[in-house]
Amino acid sequence: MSKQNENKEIKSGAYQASEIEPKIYQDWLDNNYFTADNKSKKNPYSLVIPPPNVTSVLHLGHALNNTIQDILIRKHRMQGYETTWIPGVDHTGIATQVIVEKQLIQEGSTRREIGREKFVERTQNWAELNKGKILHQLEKMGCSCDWSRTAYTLDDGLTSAVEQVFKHLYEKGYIYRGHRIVNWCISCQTSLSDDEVEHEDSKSHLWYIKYKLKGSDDYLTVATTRPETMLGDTALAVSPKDSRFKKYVGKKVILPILEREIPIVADSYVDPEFGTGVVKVTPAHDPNDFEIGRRHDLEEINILNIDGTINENGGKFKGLKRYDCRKQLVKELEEKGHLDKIEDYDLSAGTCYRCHNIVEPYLSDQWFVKMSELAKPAIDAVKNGEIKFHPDYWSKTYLHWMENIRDWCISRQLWWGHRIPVWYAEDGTMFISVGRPTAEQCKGYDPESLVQDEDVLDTWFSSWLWPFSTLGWPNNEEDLKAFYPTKVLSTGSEIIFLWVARMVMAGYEFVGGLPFTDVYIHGTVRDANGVKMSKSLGNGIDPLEIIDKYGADALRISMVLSTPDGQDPWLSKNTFEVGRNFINKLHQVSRFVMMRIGDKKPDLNSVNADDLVIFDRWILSRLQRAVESVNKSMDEYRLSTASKTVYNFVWNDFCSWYVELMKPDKQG
RNA sequence: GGGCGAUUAGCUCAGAUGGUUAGAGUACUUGCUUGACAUGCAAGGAGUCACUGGUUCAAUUCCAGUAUCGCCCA
Repeated sequence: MSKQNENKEIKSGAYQASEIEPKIYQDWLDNNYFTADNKSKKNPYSLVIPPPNVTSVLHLGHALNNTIQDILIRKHRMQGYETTWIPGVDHTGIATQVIVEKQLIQEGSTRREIGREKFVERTQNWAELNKGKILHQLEKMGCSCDWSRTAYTLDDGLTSAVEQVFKHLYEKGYIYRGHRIVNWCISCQTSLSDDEVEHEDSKSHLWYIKYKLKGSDDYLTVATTRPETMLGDTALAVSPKDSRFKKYVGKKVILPILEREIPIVADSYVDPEFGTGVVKVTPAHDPNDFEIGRRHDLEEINILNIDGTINENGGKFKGLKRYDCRKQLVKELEEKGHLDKIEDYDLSAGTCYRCHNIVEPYLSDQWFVKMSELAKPAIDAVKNGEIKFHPDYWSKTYLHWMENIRDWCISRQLWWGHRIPVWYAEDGTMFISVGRPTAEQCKGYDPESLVQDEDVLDTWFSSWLWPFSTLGWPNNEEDLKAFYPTKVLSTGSEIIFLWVARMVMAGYEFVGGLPFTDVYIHGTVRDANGVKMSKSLGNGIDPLEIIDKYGADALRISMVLSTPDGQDPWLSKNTFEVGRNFINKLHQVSRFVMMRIGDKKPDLNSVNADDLVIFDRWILSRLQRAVESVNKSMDEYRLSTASKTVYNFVWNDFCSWYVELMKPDKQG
């Protein structure tokens, strides 16, 4: 900065947030203003933070969400509630493991090389470091969290909550082990729940393959988007209503290349309109085919290894990567005259929400939770208004999912997370317990000889307990008694299923009541062109950069002012000038008022209504109206409207009218 | 394919339950070194309220359809 500029800055007397905010925050901490008392007689008002992933660097979306929560909690704190806003961090299974694995690869090692124990220890250290950074960022944002209650999904208390819940569900018959098709990520080498799969559109093809009928020159043509899976075909299927193919049902065709005989079955799943009306059935590699296979008692042939290469069932294609196999297979089909044609096709392929590789439907042994019973009270709660969404239309999305809920695959083939609390004896006997089974719990077996299940639980299996596990359930219930249920859950729409819905179910099932009464769904942060901000696009804005430049107050008021109620905010760097200007306005007008009143501290209680001049009465009435309006907007979770009311009152009514009228030369 | 949103000034949005001349911020133009604030003050230009029908004395607002865009699910 040049000398000239420097002088100008000083002369301008503009508000310097960076000199003020850290001191004030420290003062809040020193006085324990954010720490709640669970024995208080005041009415409780509690929030739990959506725990940021331990892999995160907080972005503007976090800034928006945490600003919303801070506004809610501060308002109620000022209104005399006993408030607690519980901060915390999520251990984030896959994402964290992937990061540490990448580090190892860069060092020329792998997780299998260093072993489970060392790997978990290393990941723990990495996560601890990042956790500290995240919590510090929340402080920088000015969040008035109850730091005495900071939680982490891998804390002992939360871990025992996870194990307790697993046991409870198992004993109730809601948790089962199944040999079923799951979404398999060949890169992360783990299963994924349906909700962890994202659909991405891509240009692909439909391959039309001819299957020759046994003992005839006739053939049936099948259209497929994944030709390589034909290695695992165990039938062809047609619609029972399709007259074109009735005569073929029960006959056999020869699978090209592998020359295996497979039957033709009739199944109502088949859509006569799709492709040729004949589909190939690969029970081990497609969830619908799996169902068809079970109905017709078909063989399930798995053709893939866990890393996505072809296994021994693929004959000479063994060892090839899945798409290399596709290429070679198609080439060979063509050469041998089995390929009818190739058409362009817009494919919507499932991809892993962490690494974005295309997910394979894969047959394996996994743990599942039966969801239909759990969903019932959670559906009722929203239908009868015990739980309200803001904006309300999200309740439709929620109910639609809930009413079509499917079982939840909860096991992950990872090392980072809560290990499944199941122990096996050599003879296969299974024990489920909170912590390693004691001698008493596994009578007839040596507890030391039991081997724990290798897999860990889905990250969301701890997150769904968050509103009560953070309050001490099941071991320590003083906070739970004082602060459960929480009031509002504020989050983005993308995790309504993954998280919000599951928390509601968990609340009813394990604690016997709703986890929160209101769900506030905020918009998705977009850039100046309306494109969703994301790390991969690099169009994000670092909130800390804005805080350094303009201050946390400016960041926060800017975001709330420019986030339309119930819609997505479009933000660019100069969006934040609005807030900077407003905070400066507050500073300037305060300075002016203090200049005028000097050392005299006004005693508001001794103000006599008769002494007020018309201007005073006017501004007080405007203030009263603004307060009412803000309260009403806040009750309806219209935070943007509330913030605009404050902005207009301060700038127009107070500064432009009242303060101007109070100036000596304007009076009399 | 199913569901849900959106469409008002160049841009981002207000306009809960129809009723004078449709508002704000921002950008733009012009003028201000006025003792809180140029991160400011004052003034100004700017809109066929997506389109087509319907209900009504009256529609940006209510209803139906069309188009375009976005999100979620399959």
